[in-house]
Amino acid sequence: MSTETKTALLDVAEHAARARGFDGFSYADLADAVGIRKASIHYHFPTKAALSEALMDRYHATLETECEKIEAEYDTGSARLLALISLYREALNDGKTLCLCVSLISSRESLSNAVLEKIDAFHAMMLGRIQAIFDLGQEDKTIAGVTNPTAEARATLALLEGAHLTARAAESIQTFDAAFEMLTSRC
Amino acid sequence: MSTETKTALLDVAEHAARARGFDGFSYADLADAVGIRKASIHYHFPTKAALSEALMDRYHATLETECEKIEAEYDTGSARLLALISLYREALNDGKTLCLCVSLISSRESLSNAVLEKIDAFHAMMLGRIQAIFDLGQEDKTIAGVTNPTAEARATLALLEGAHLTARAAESIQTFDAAFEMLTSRC
DNA sequence: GTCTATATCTTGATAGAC
DNA sequence: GTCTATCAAGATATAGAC
Repeated sequence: MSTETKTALLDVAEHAARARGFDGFSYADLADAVGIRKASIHYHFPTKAALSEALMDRYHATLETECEKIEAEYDTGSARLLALISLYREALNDGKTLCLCVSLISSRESLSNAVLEKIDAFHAMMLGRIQAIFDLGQEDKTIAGVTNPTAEARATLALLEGAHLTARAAESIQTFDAAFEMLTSRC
Repeated sequence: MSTETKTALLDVAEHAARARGFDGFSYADLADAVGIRKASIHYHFPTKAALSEALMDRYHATLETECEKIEAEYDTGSARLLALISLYREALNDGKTLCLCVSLISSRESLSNAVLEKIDAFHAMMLGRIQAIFDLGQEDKTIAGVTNPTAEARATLALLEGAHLTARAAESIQTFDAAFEMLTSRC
């Protein structure tokens, strides 16, 4: 089935990109992992740029769905914030993979304009969701000391991505947790 | 002179690594920029791994010197913290380059063990310096609300690297400043 | 120290058979 | 949809002349 191979390619490519960066994996790697020849990949994704755009589309949709799940499951600001941190924590895979965005940005000059726009859109989406969490946390008083939800959201997004990076450097989930000690203690 | 070419190569390589990632530049790029043939680069740096190790050594020493300058020039916790943020802000080059560590980590699996150890050492050095700043800021009461300097340091290092990343994504220094609004408002 | 010349491998991508 | 075969370009690296 076409869909199955395509999904398998996206799965393998996402893991490879998050583990080794955009310039760190090749069609040969994907072909080996999925069990087809590398020329066949071009049937599903004519160029590597097209593949990276599909990756960002799926990543954006997945994270958005996860955020919606969090909003459905938890009704306080602090619970939602802790759940979001936990979501990024699990995405680390014990320090072996980065957020897709994080891994792509270092190779910024190798990326297509289309994928750069998708990264911007992803960041805007996440910023909006995080700010809403701080808005709620300020209103329901479950997050201590919130005076500026917009500024908190910008800092938190940078912290989520930066904590992924430092944890990846040390290949240690403890490094991730340590970076969030200040924020979680306010919840 | 040998030293001049070597320094020129390190300068060009550092800029390339920070702008395009470790897998995003080649010896051909360096040769073009410095004005020698790519084979000649191997005289100075036999392998790309050796080059990256030399890059990290120099980067570590440079940042350490900059931190010492900050300690010599400013004597309050808040002033030193603001100066450190300013140091990273300038290193962004208007959103065009990342911290060398940040750009290397995404390509973690392409790196030599030696360079991975140097990244760890760099992070340990920076963590110590940042914690000392929060220690002082707690003591001299110039940074508001410091109760846990160790946790503050871990969060701040992740924030510095993450803010570089989000600012690079948007190619905008304002994104960097926005991520530090919360922290600078405590100074 | 830098050069030319070369070796060897990998890259993303295409053409055309099945 | 997947294959074989092939391509041109680019990568790191080495040998040996100057």
